Amino acid sequence: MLELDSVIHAPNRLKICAMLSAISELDFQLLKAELDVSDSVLSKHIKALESAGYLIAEKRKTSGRPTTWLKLTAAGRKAFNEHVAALKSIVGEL
Amino acid sequence: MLELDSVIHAPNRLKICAMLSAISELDFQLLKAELDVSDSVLSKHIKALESAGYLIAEKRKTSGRPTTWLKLTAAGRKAFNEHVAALKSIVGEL
DNA sequence: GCAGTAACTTTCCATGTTGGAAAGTAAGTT
DNA sequence: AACTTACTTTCCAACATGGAAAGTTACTGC
Repeated sequence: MLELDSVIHAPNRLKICAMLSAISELDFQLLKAELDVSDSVLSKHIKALESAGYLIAEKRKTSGRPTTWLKLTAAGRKAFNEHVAALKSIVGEL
Repeated sequence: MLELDSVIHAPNRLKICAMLSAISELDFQLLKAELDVSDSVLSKHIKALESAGYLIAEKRKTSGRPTTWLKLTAAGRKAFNEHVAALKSIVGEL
């Protein structure tokens, strides 16, 4: 039985995972703009996903301001796919 | 832009809506067994969906114990379909 | 017809989540 | 050295969720 993953189910985290599932790597500012949330809120969602082992944040100090890049881990990708499968099993084909 | 409906998004209510979307009419006891929750919890979720105008509860006093039958309203069906569409737009084809 | 039980409903309470504001930190810019 | 950017953490307030227990209403049995 596929169960919904509460770490992923929260709307904003679902969106983060979906975007990272599609695009592989995104930075903090872009994600913040997409979700339209405050810095603190995004930071906490990222932390929640990191704590679950679903994503990794990497601070790159390329020229200019430091930027935090986010990407799903293999476990995060798997968890997201399973979550989507669980959604499918609940609502039928999406 | 299709938005997630927080009344429907909660796991147990998502399941209730999905079941009622597929089966049209189910009774309290069956739903309670399917969701594996307490009476009070199911009662409150039903109330939340009713308050949103998404479902109607009908108490039938056929022979034997009274049974509460639940079904989605037209608005509930629409909201559920839109919620599923929103999920699709977020995660891609389910 | 009165006790007992089934089928909820409501209240109480404890815990967890979510979100923004504000304060804090670290590093780059001027 | 002061300012700004890019977060992070702390502090709160509000709401969500869940079970237990108590309350209702209506059958059922005797």
